[in-house]
Amino acid sequence: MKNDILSLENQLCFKLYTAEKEIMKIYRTLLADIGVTYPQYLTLLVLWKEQNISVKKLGEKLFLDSGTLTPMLKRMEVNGLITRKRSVEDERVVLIALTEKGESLQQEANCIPKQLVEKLMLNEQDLIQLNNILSTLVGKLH
Amino acid sequence: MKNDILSLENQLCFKLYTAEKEIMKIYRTLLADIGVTYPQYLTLLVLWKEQNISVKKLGEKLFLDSGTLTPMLKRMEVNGLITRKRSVEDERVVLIALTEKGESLQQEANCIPKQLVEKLMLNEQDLIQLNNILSTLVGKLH
DNA sequence: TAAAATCATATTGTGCACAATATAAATATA
DNA sequence: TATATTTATATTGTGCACAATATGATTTTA
Repeated sequence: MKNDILSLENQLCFKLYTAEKEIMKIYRTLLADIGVTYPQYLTLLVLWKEQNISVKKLGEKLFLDSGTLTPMLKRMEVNGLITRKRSVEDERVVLIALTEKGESLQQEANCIPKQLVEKLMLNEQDLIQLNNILSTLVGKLH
Repeated sequence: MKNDILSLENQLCFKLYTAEKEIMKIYRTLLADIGVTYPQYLTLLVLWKEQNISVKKLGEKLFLDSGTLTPMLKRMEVNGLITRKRSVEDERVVLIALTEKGESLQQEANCIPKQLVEKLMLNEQDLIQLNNILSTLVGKLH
């Protein structure tokens, strides 16, 4: 029985690794319409709710560090989606805000969750179960 | 109710994305002992069962293309884990085989699945359920 | 208050992941 | 049997992801 868990494990992690890539593939096609990547989309989701957030706080929400965020945010700045400004109160802090273009993408992105759920082709029960187990997992690991 | 699924969705995919990264973090520490990355470990798992496999066949098993595999396999070759040889029958094919060093890593890697399951801290039922849902998902998406 | 410690971000380097394209070999077909 | 098509791998370029380190600002403390 112990062996079952162990032999299951390789398959399980490989499936998680594969599933993540497959879902990213779906996102890639959906997000191509609005010209952003998945991590950029996550950043927009945060900014649509909370403007003028620091890189540190954004990183805490997305579980990403400055080595990932700094270049990504620079690309988003080049693409005219956001602005990056040093805080006046604390020069160490860089504040991220949406441009009008970044703001306007929210309308176009509205349809994405629905399209994605359709492509996942999981029933509601599986969605809820998967969500619960992943919550437990992420909660324990992070 | 439809809205529940939709609002769940962003969280669900983000959790899958996060969970995958967290598990890779665990693998990174475990695999550091034997000096390989997770995709390299997957490659070794395949090679420990089947020698002299072509890049194409390896890619079909791991769901990775030559743009990912070619440089990774070259790194593994530099590290003395594998050999790469053009097939004599079909010059287009590159065959991958283990070196003695690559072969010998199997012993050292034996303990990894057990260590990983311990760190996941999921009970057997959750492991099985997660495995089942991910199987469904990957099966449908791929 | 000067030195040390902490903090927020940036930089560098390595390794995937994948789209797009190129190349060379093998096979099919007109 | 030339030509076209297909096949297997390689290359190039972009974008994360993260470890390690650097930098400069802020805060703590001796």
